[in-house]
Formats: sequence, C-alpha cells, structure tokens
Amino acid sequence: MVTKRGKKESCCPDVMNLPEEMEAAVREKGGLESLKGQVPDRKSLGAEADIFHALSEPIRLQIMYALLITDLCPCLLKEITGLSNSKLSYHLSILEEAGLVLSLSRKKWRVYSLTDTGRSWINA
Amino acid sequence: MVTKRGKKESCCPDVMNLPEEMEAAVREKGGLESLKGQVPDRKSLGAEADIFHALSEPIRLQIMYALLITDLCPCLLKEITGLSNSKLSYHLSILEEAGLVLSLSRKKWRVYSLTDTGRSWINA
DNA sequence: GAGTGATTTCAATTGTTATTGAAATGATGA
DNA sequence: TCATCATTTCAATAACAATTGAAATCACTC
Repeated sequence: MVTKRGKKESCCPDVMNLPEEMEAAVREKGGLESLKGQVPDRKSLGAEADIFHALSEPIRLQIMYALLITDLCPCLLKEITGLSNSKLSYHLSILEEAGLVLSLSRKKWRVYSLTDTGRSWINA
Repeated sequence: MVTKRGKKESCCPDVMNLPEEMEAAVREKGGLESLKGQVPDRKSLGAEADIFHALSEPIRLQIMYALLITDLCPCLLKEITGLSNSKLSYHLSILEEAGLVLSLSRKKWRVYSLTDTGRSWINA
C-alpha cells in the first residue's frame, strides 16, 4: 500500500509515525483492524473476571486452601480462619456464586467443598 | 483419647457432635490445630490476591489478551479497547504494579509488554 | 528551547465491595 | 412443639476501586 506521495501507509489510521518495530509487528498480525478482531470483547471476559474477582481476597484464598485439605463446615472454617459468622458466610457465598465451591446439608451442618473448577484454579 | 465418661473426645474443642465423616476427615489430617497450621495465613496470601485482583476486571483482561498478541503502546491499546487515556493509564498501572506487564520507552512512545508472570497467568 | 503529540497524574465524584451486629431462618432432637 | 445450635440474611456503615476531564509531565523534532 502506497499513498499518492509514495510514503508507506500507516498500519494504523489516526496513529502516525509509530516506532518501526511496532509498525512491523502490528502489520504482521494483520493490521490494527485485524488485531481488534483478535482481542476478546469485554463482555465475553466477564465470567473469567468473576472468577479472578472471587479469588482476589486473602480471606477467600485462605478458605480455598483450607477446603483443598478437606471438606469443612462453616463452624470449622470459623475456627481455622477466625472470621465471624456473617463475614464467613458472605465470603463463602461469593465463592459459591463463582462456582468455585459447593455446599451440601449433612445433619445439622452445611459442608463446603471445592468444585472441580475451584480445585483447578487453586492447584494451578 | 477417651474422656472420663468413655466418650470419644471431639477432634475439635468447642465444636461438638460433628458428622462422623467430618470428624474422621479432620482427625486424619491431624486434628483442628494441625489443620490451622496447614492453612496459609492471610498476610502471606496478599501477593497472590493482588494478582487475582489485577485480573478481576474485564478491561484489564482485555488489555492482557491484546498484549498476548503483540507488544503495544497506549495509543494502539486505546484504539483497540476504546478507552480514554486516563482510564487506560489507570488500568495499565494496576497491571504493572502487580508485575503482569512492564513498559519501556521507545522513541516518543511507551511500549507495554507482558512479563513472564503475566504470560503464565493468561495462558493457563 | 519552543512546539507537538503521547502519556501520566490529579482531585473530585461515583460506584462497588466488605464489614458489622442484630435478627431471621433452618435443622435437629427431646 | 419447643429448645437449641448452626448458618444465613439484612440494613447501615465504612472502606476501597473506578471514572472523569483537566492539567501536568515527558520525549521527541524542528
């Protein structure tokens, strides 16, 4: 591609005179428009972001590591983490909504365990 | 371990009459005190949490995926993501602080690229 | 060293998430 | 059913993170 004045056309309309290396790299990937098409849009990244968000608190990571050792009820998680009931419950609900843990009733207790998804995110 | 009245002592002081499976599982792991010792404390999880936090926004994931294709300056990231300068700069700084991207000066531009850490978190 | 364009910083605002303690719900067994 | 203990929910607050647009800085080129 050549303009009337014989200069190479920019790989990137509205962005002129980029360093040659970057011009070349972008061109190699098919140009700016092509790049735009290769990058996932933000909406489609929401689910992945939700998982990262669920794991972005030390409290919740600590819960995950505890459950990696063995399934536990909130009462034992409370002993292990030193959290209050409502705080623990709040963080457990975020992990559960993200699909990282699940809970079952067992006698008077609720037993939390890692899902396969949860395990894979913590083992990695 | 047996109390004066011949009942099995709980694996977990202050937490009585747990379901047998959980009693057994906790006992197998060395009891509640041992479990506490096996779970990382929250302070030590801070760095890991920071990385998850940096990746917990669709905007920042999108930037990471763009940089996975090729190194880019803010001006091109701006074209690709449609973000304003200050917004983009803000999110880049969070990724940089978390050690997921780094930036170098190249002519008039700044060029951002993934660190090895960043690459490993995105490829996984 | 003045001018230009790229990028970052800043203060103010808005929006979101976490914490708190009390009250409500749920599950069990007497 | 009642009493008890485990857990969740709720409304209010506090803490934190994201957005905005304007101003400041920075790195070149002339």
